[in-house]
Amino acid sequence: MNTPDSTPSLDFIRSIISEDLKANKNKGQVHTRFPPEPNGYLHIGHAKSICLNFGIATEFGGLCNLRFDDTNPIKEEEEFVESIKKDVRWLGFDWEDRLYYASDYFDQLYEYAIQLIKNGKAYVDDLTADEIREYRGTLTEPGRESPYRTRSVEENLDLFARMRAGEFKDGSRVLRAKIHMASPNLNMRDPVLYRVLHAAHHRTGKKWCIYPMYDFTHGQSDSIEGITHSLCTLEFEDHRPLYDWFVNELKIFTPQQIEFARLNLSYTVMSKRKLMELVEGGYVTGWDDPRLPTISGMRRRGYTAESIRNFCERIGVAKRGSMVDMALLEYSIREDMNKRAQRVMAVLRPIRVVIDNYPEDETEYLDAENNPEDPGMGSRKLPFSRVLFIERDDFREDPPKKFFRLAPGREVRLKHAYYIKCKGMVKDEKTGELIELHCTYDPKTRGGWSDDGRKVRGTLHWVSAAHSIEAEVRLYDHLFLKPNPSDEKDGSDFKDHLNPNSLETLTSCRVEPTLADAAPGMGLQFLRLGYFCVDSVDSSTNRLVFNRTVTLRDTWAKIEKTQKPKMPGKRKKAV
RNA sequence: UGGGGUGUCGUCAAGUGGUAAGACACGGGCUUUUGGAGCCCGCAUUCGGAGGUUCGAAUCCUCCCACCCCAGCCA
Repeated sequence: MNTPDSTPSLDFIRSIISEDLKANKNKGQVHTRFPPEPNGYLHIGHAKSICLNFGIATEFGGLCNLRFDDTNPIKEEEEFVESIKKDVRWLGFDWEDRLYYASDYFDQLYEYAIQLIKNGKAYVDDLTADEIREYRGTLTEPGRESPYRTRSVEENLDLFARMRAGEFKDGSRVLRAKIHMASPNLNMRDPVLYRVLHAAHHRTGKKWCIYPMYDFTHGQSDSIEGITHSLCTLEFEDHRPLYDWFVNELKIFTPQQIEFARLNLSYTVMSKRKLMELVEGGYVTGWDDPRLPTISGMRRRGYTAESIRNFCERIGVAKRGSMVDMALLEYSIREDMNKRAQRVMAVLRPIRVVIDNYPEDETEYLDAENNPEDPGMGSRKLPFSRVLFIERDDFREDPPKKFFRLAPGREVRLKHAYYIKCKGMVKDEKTGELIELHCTYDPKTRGGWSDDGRKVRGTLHWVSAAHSIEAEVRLYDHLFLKPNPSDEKDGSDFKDHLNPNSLETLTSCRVEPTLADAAPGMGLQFLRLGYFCVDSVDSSTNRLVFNRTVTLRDTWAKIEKTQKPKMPGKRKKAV
């Protein structure tokens, strides 16, 4: 439209902030925060929020805090705060000295509560949880006032002090705000501010036996820290009036809460409850299972922080509930790895190839570039000898149309090596199973070049049998078969849609010798196959284990899929 | 038949009265010692629907429809 292409459009949050800055709101300061509850591991949805909050701070010359929203001691653990800090740092963000905890504000929050009581805006309620629910009314009916709502300030002060002193049992009394029991917004029907909870907190220990609720904590914490823009997800839209009510009643600095849509990704689940169910039910191996959308799982899978940041930038920020295509995430990691990953030879499902006209005891070393996208990455030497392994899938006794890999009588190029021609097959007499191939090589094609104008369509990866190393390779695929497994409207459970083949483990793979000392976590491209990384948990020099991060784009697979199956008994694509 | 939100290409997403950006996906071509990468081209006469205002509407008005969130002493 009439947008000058020199000014990239801002998302709605950045637009608001931009306007605020122009109006000199908050004296031109921008201060955000990422406020996780330490009750689980971070996932890609959190990454969106992290990139948003830290990104905005950087772009507008502001600051971003890391704050743990730790007001519910029975769900929170130190283990989670450590993993969260690790993940945020790994993603490339720095909160410097601004690490805070909502529990740092417990004393202040308690004072705020007293202030509200003194102003007649809060009262101690003796109703049970069930009664409170009953009195709250429903979506279409107004609520009723609690009989304890009219207690005197003195009595409320006394009772609240005794709540804190530990005189009352869990659940026996709560402190409530006195707002409006007939409000159409349920959050305003005298919300609970404090509950009695005789539980040790991971940071404050046994100092408290009453704990503030989220609504009574979040806005005030933002206010205390001078947060100018408090970014949260859509489900808190209904809480905004309450958020504002507290800071207004307390007459403290008022941050602006802005809500955006949380991330949904196809073929996976994002809710903490579902993730927990998968981990605890043993459907995956742990929170860092490479199939999970957790930051730790993705890191182990081989995703780079940069690729995740790029992804978060690409998906944008808006208020529309959406489902982002997993293909975009995969694009982001391919794009990043294409630039940085060293290319290596790895044969996942090996078939022996004997080069009949190659000398028995000879080994020669061939030059192989490490990355065609980046000559600066140099080259390495690859051993070549009489007996090789190539990919089983790269040979077809009866090749379909457009298949230009190896077949009887056909010639292909071995990457960085020679042209070879298939002269014969050896099969198991009983089963008819292919055991090895016999080929001849053309010595004049060393390096993979021919000067006689001969055209070879296929180029295969390979390893020298005697020099290659055995490795285990884990092939990961989508965790779910359905794009939206969380859609349970048809009565199904999300676990019904788990992909039974989300992990295939190959144990007799052969990789080139340079991989002998590959460092844990290192990302590589297995030529023609995909991007892989050395598993950071199970791999060692004695037992190499690789995880497939993502496949390469596979045009041939697409062609083959659209071809009519011409023969029965055609080899099915491995699952 | 309460309140709060959202509806623009298969998926995200710009656009804020001047005549539908971009990305992924998809299709085609070129190129290529990865059927990778790269490059080029194509891909919404139309913006949930129906009316209306206007010279002109995805943008304004009216009505309707669909979907999401809220009845924790969770966050």
